[in-house]
Amino acid sequence: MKAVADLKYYPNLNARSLAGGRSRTLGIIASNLENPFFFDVFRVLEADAHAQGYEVVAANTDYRPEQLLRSVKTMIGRRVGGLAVIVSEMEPDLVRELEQSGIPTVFYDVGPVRGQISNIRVNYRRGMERIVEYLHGLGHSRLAFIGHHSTLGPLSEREKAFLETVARYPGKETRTIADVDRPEGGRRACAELLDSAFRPTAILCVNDFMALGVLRELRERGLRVPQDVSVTGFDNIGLSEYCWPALTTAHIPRDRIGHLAFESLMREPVNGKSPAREIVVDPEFLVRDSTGPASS
Amino acid sequence: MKAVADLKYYPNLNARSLAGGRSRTLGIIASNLENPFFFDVFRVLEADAHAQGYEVVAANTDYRPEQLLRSVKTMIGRRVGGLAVIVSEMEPDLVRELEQSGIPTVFYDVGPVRGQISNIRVNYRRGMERIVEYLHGLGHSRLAFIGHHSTLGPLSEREKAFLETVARYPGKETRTIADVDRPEGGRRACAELLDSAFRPTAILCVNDFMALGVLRELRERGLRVPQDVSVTGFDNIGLSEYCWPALTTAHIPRDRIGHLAFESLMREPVNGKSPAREIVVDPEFLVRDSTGPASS
DNA sequence: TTGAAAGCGGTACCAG
DNA sequence: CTGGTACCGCTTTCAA
Repeated sequence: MKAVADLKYYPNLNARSLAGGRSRTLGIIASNLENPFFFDVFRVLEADAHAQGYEVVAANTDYRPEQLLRSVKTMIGRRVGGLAVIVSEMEPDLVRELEQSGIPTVFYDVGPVRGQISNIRVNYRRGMERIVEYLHGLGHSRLAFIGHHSTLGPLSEREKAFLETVARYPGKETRTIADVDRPEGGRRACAELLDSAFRPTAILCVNDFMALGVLRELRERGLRVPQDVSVTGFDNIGLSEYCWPALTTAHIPRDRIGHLAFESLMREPVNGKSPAREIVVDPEFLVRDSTGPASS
Repeated sequence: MKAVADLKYYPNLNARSLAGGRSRTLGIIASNLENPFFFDVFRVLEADAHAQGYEVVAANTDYRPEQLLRSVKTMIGRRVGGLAVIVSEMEPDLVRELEQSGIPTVFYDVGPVRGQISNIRVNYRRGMERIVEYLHGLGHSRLAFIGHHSTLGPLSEREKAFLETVARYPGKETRTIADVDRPEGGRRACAELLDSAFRPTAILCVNDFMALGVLRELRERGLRVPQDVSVTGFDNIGLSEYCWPALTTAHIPRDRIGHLAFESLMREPVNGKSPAREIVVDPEFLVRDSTGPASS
């Protein structure tokens, strides 16, 4: 040990993984680590991993399917000991590849449960129901939904959750629009929305991160929140309390998701078959200052 | 190639790195990836790396020296092809270890230039001078500096830059205070400041991320920005335009830093000695809405 | 307990 | 160009 310190010996991790077969490194692939939602999950997963002597390497896909593909390939190439895939975009092929690879995997919000693949999903629909119900009670009739590209489109759970929920209340007008998952995207989407003929009484954002941009665009146009327009987010990222006005949103327990993800990856296969499972977490509705009675 | 696809063959990257000696993976260690400043640098570095067929693994230190140590060890263990260390905390031992390791390294804002170690630094002092000068012109006399723990303390360049610059203008009162590098930290520091006897006419924050929290605390106490108190940030992160009011700040060209870091790591050693270098980038002062004439 | 030897899955260099 | 072989540095197994 003295020699180890003296000679500055650093075991070659590549050789170690090669020889040992396993890798004591976990992988996490996220759509957008810039969005605090993903980062918070990453942070918790990493903390848990470190506590158990694992390292974790993160990869960002930027919502680009080809980047997802590349990241998955790299992770498999690295022979990571487990892989958490926290993304919105997903291709069925990948699920199969991952399954074949034999790497313990956990998905968030996408993909089926099978083989050694677990799935953690949030009951987005339930959160959306709370939001729409609340807005309905406030007298809102024209609702706009701002999402990012992968939450809008034919196969999107989230857009469907919004549309179907609203459909239960007769007499509502709706509009949906998408841009990139950044404040800037929210701002642009909001601008486009307001430049159209549609006059929303409330704007529901797919997440808090984009809502930040919506708030700004509204402010610049002299529209007051919530007097003129109400705004809601989703996720309850830390920043949602640091913007103005503070966002009404739905809390998603990211720390719980991080813990669950880690735990899923650590489960040892029993009798050769691994204990994949599906976990559903419920969001919690939070009223703050960005919502109020409908104005018109 | 047909077979490769059919059999789902994924070359073992560990074996490849072991055999090849080099790693086609770059490492980046940052103090706080949650702070968009660091993330933006990471993003650019990663994009450049991908364009050249490199992967990059990121590690977060949370400003904890022991975590820095761990990350460096892991990176050396992985035998990364290059390492960018974008942190505030630094221990001289590490510089030496890294130097011995033979890994091309680039530091940001810390450490000396020597061996194969390059250094990119931002002229923080110059930015601070602009800010203080501007505030002085507006009649501010009581200046508070809010930083995070590693920017305050005996060996901090940044605190010194603030103090020494202010000292040039007679009759100014100052106060410095630190908390964690998050909006929440900025908020707490601001609260503590206002609970003291000191009544700042302007609050200078070490970065925009913390300034976000300062803005909120001020708002909750009914203090108007900039009418009652002026606030400045540093970095010009995207969010600095999405808060309210928009922050007066100093722009640090993070994309340039990312490109420079990548480029430094890619330089081939010439005649056995590697071309380490030092690069200084200048911040650019940006006036927005969070600053105005002193009130009292 | 200690030491020697056989891989792990590639790369690189050699002769054919 | 093709095929063969010697490692890369560590883990694991098996003898001694």
